[in-house]
Order: sequence, then structure tokens, then C-alpha cells
Amino acid sequence: MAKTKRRTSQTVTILDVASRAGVSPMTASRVMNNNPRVGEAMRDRVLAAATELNYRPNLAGRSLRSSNAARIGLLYSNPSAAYLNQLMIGVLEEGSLSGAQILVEKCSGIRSQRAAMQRLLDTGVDGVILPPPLCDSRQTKRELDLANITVVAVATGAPVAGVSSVRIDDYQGASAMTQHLLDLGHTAIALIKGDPKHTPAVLRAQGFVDTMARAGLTVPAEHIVPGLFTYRSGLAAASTLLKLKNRPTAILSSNDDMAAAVVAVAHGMGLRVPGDLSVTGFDDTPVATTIWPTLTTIHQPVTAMGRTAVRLMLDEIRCKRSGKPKAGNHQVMKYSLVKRESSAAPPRG
Amino acid sequence: MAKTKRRTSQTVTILDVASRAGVSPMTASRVMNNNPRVGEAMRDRVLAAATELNYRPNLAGRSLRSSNAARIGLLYSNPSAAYLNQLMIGVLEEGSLSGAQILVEKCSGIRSQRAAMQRLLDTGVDGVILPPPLCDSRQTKRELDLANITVVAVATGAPVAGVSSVRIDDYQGASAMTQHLLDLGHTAIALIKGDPKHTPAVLRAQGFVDTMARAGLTVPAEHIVPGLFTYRSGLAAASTLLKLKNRPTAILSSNDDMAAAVVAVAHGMGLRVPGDLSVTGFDDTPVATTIWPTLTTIHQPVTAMGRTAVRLMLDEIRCKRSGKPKAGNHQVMKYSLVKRESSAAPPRG
DNA sequence: CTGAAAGCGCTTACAG
DNA sequence: CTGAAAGCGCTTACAG
Repeated sequence: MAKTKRRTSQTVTILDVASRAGVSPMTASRVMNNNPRVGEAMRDRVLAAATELNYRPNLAGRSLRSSNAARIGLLYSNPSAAYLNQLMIGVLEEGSLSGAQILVEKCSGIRSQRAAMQRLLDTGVDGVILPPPLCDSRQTKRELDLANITVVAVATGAPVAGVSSVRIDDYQGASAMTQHLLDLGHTAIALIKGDPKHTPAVLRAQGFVDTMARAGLTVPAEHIVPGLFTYRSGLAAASTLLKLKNRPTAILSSNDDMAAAVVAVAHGMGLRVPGDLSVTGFDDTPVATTIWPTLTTIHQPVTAMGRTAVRLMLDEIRCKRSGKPKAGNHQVMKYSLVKRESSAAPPRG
Repeated sequence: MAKTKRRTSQTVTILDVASRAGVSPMTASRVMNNNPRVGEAMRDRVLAAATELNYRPNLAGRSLRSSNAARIGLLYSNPSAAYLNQLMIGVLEEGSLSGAQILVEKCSGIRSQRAAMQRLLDTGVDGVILPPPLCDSRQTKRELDLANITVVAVATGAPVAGVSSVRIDDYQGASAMTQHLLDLGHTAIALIKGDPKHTPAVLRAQGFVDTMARAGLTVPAEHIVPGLFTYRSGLAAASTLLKLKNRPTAILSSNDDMAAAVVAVAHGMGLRVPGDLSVTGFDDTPVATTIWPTLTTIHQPVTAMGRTAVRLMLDEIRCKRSGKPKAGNHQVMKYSLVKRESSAAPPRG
């Protein structure tokens, strides 16, 4: 049993770290903030000291001094609750770390959107983070621009030059998943598309189509069916596909919710997953590990993307305040293909 | 369209309030903190000035000076990702509002639990929030006690006198849901129990049993089946129940994940939900609104519970610091029964 | 690339 | 009951 160290509590400050490392507090501060203008040797020494002392920056001190005290709105419309929750955690965590205040507003129709936006403006937000599908609404962006509010788009498939964004490469992700199924030996692979109004849906579909073509396979038209990213639309799409005479041996769904629906329909028809049918998702939301079999899917680092969105926002607000407006910064995060139980080799026969 | 107010933002400090009221900053501070040792006249003057200027105390400044700057750990083991996400949002929100720092640690086995706890202790946390099932682990509580760390239990079914807790009334919730099904006309209602190691699971089962008894109905033994709160266990339980000769017309699941599994199995057997079978969940996690039909369930205000847990924690830490330890405070939050698509009158026949 | 000084907004501890 | 001084932990702005 590890022995319990005596509590040191609030005692370890950046001064302690600095003196232990034999540098000035400023240098220690710079290291803690990843300021690139610090020599390697010093950086290492400070980092070591911080680790040994188990230093945690006091957020109050930090945010009091740096006028990071920005207000950031998160405006969302109708995304999946699970996706939004993950995003919000990242946004809130980074907000608290950087001393930024986060204001969350929901809107549904266009009327309610205006009201929500107004509430945000009245609070004096400096910027607004826009998750999908709002990130692709020209109208929303225009209104925010008019009010001189900085915008960061999350998971847009169509990044705009002047507006910072954080996203994954949806095209590559879909391509990787298609290749995974090809590698398993599948040739009859079907696609359930996502809501065509969401730009990432289009990229995912394209990634699939191109990868199949590159493998020299022709996808019959009836193997590509529409979907809306909802479970219910997945139910309909799966019924259509699984009733086909030339039934696919694998279905690539454009998100997890629809993949979960495919599994349900397959089971309903007495098909085993993955024995008779491989099913894959996209996003790696909680449902992917909730259902059985668990879903092979593309992990999208949603929480990390939330954190990054806040950081991008803070950068831009800082620039704007100091009078040097910045062209948008576009971060592409890494996705990963997570192999779980729902994909396997096609049935023999 | 409402016009956009000009930002006033962070500019109003307690010095502004003080000078406007013609008093020292100290007096203004005392008024803002409800210090009773301030004359009426002064108090009113300060309050008026604060209102006119729309003064909002800067939390960073406050918590930097007063060592309210608490550190709160959130230690979790293997809960549903969706549940934990919701809880974390509440914890993070309240943490940022009150200037408390939140540290999240995950553990799985007993070994990793020790390591996670040690990390928390090393950081000097003042308290640890324990969601289920850790909230019921005597062992965990004992170790935390030894280190003199304050504990707040979330969603425990067995609150302990000295330890603050926030929860809903699981017994009443299950009872209300049972009554809902009775009111719809069901008499053959089955129960899928939750993990017996989780105390709320026991209360939910009891609420069901007692309510059925009160309605004068005898539940056959085979209508009460075990579950583990996981989707997979729900799959098994549903198969068992739906193959019964005396098949129930409604199944009350002890959480949403298992209810989702019941729906999947029912559909697999060609049963319509709710036409042939009513299914209800518990917790109102995102899956309840993801699947089709959407689930009638008991809404547990998980995010609000996270917020409350932080507030309780802060109260206790403050008391402890000022030398007057406080007996545990037990908050029971309101649940609500959300009627959606998965429950209806039993089939005629 | 590094550091000495000053100060963010508030409240503690002391003095009247 | 009220106030002048000092300082919480950190980083900005300036100087080298």
C-alpha cells in the first residue's frame, strides 16, 4: 500500500518551482505556459521541478492577472445530446483552466436562435463557438460578424478562410474505415449517408466512394442510402439495405447512432453481428460502447476538440484586443479507428 | 430585433463601488459579503451603488485572497459514459462559478483506485466527490477519511450520517413509474433489476414491488429478473422475459441502457413497442432520446446534482477550515417522470 | 533568451 | 463600526 504523503495543499506555488529549478518565477511561468522562447535546458529543469513538487498552477492567480477573462458563448441547435455533452466537457475544462467564462445557449428554430444570440450579446461575449450544424450556417456567422463577435467553428466540413475551426479529416476517416472493411475481405459494402445539410456527411460519403473505386470495386446505387444522423433514419436505411436481394456483408454508417440502429434491425432479422453482417459507426460517442456488440468506429476526439476550440478562441480574442486581427487558424485533429466487436470477416459462402 | 448593448464587461471593481458610495473598499467588501458589522445606512448606500454600477465581484480576485480556493476531486470508476458526462458538466460549471478547481481521476481495479486516490492526495485536494458505485464503497471512504479529505456522495441509495450526499428518491421514482404503468391499464408488469451492488438498484426494485403490492397485484417470481445496468445484461433479461409463457405487457427497467436493450430484443421478436409491449427506463440519459421509440423514463437531474455536489462540498470545506466541522448535509433532488413514446395501454386481448 | 518590478481584484489581519 | 496596509499567485510590460 502506498503511503499517504502529508498534504502539502495550496503550498506549492510557482515561486517554489522556480527556486527549486534555480530560475526566476518568470521563466517558470513561461515554461508552464509553453512559451517557446525558453531554452531547452531551462525548460527541462523547470518541468522536472514542477513534477517533483507536484505543482498545479493556481487558476485564480492566473486569471486574475492575465486579462484572459474572456466570455465565450457556446451556441448549439439540435445535435446529439451525447456529442454535445462531450464537447461541453472540453469547453468547460479549458474555460476553467484559462479563466474564461463559458455561457451556453440552446436554440431550435430561427426565432429562438435570434433570442439565444441576443442573450449572448447582452452578456457581452467576446466570441461564440459553433458546433455542427450551426457551424455551417452563413446566416448565423453573418449576424455574429455584424456584432463584431469572434467565431470558432467546430467540426465543419467546409472551413472558411477567415473563421478559425477545429475538425478531423472526415474524408480520410471514412476512407480508413472503408479500407478496414476491405482488408477484412468485404467487397459488398454499403453506405448510410448522414444529413446532407451537414458538411462532414458529404466528406464521409466521398471518402467511402473514392476508396471503393480505388479498390476497383463498383458500388451498386442501391448500396448507398440516405440518412439523417438519427437513430430513426438509421432504422429505415437498415431495413432498406437488409431487404435487398444483393444484401451487403458490411454497412458503413456515417455515425454511431445510425450504426446502433443497423445492429438493432439486423438482430431483428435474425442476422448475427458481425458473423453475418459487419457494422461500423463514426464519432465514438457513448452509444458505441453501450450497445452489444460494441461498435467499431472512428474515434473523434470531441472533448479535445472542445478544448482546442476554446484555445483558438482565446488566441483570436487576444489578437483582436491588441489590435492585430488574425486570419483564421485551422486545426485538424487526429481521428483513430477503434476496432471493437461489430466488424469481422464476411461470412463464407 | 433588439439592439445590441455596448459591452461594459469586466470594468466595474469593488473600488468603483466604494468610491461611488463614498466608503472604503473594505466597507464595500463587507457589505458584499453580508458581514453583519456594518451600519444600516452604509449598507444601503453600498448596495445602491453596486446595483447602479451593475457590479459583479471578480471571482478570481476573491478566491485568490480568501483561501476559498478549494480543490475538489472527482473520482469515478466504471459508470456509464453518458451519466458521467452529464455529471461532469454540472461539476465543472459550478466549479468555474465558485472558483473551485476540479480534478478528475478515473480508476478501474483496486490497484488503479489506489493510484488515482494518491494522485488526488498529492495534488492537495480538499475534498472528493464520489459518483456511483464508488459512493457506496466503505473502503474508499475510509481511506479518504484517514487522509482527512471531505467526501460528498452522489446518488447513493444508502446515505451515511456524517457524509454529505445528493440524490433523488429512487424508491419514489420507481414507485411513480410503476403507478404510471398501472394507470395505463397494465397488470402484468415485469422488472429488470439493476446491479445489486449499487444501492439505488435495491431501492428501485423495492419501489416497484411495494407499489404492485399496494395495487393488490402479485408479481410472479419469474417477472423479476436480474440485471447489471449494462445494455448486455438488459439483452439477456429481455430474452428471458419475452420468452415466458405468461409474457408481461410492460417491462420496467432499472435504467435506460437496459431499457434500450429491451426495445431491441422486442423488435427482434417482432413485437411492437409500445403496441405490444410498454418499456420504461430510468435516469433519462441521452440514449433515452436517441433510440426509437423514445423512452418513457424517470428524469434524474444529473447535471444539477453535479452542481449541488460542488456546493455541498464547498460549504463543508469552509466549515472545516474555520474549525466547526459540520454533520453531513443530505440533499434530495426532484426527479420527474417523462412520458415519451415507449409506454402506452396494454394490447387488448 | 532571462529577470526585477508592478499590479490584477479582492479580503485578511491589524489598528483605531 | 470603519479603514489603511499588505499580500494571495500569477503574469504583463518593460529592461537587459
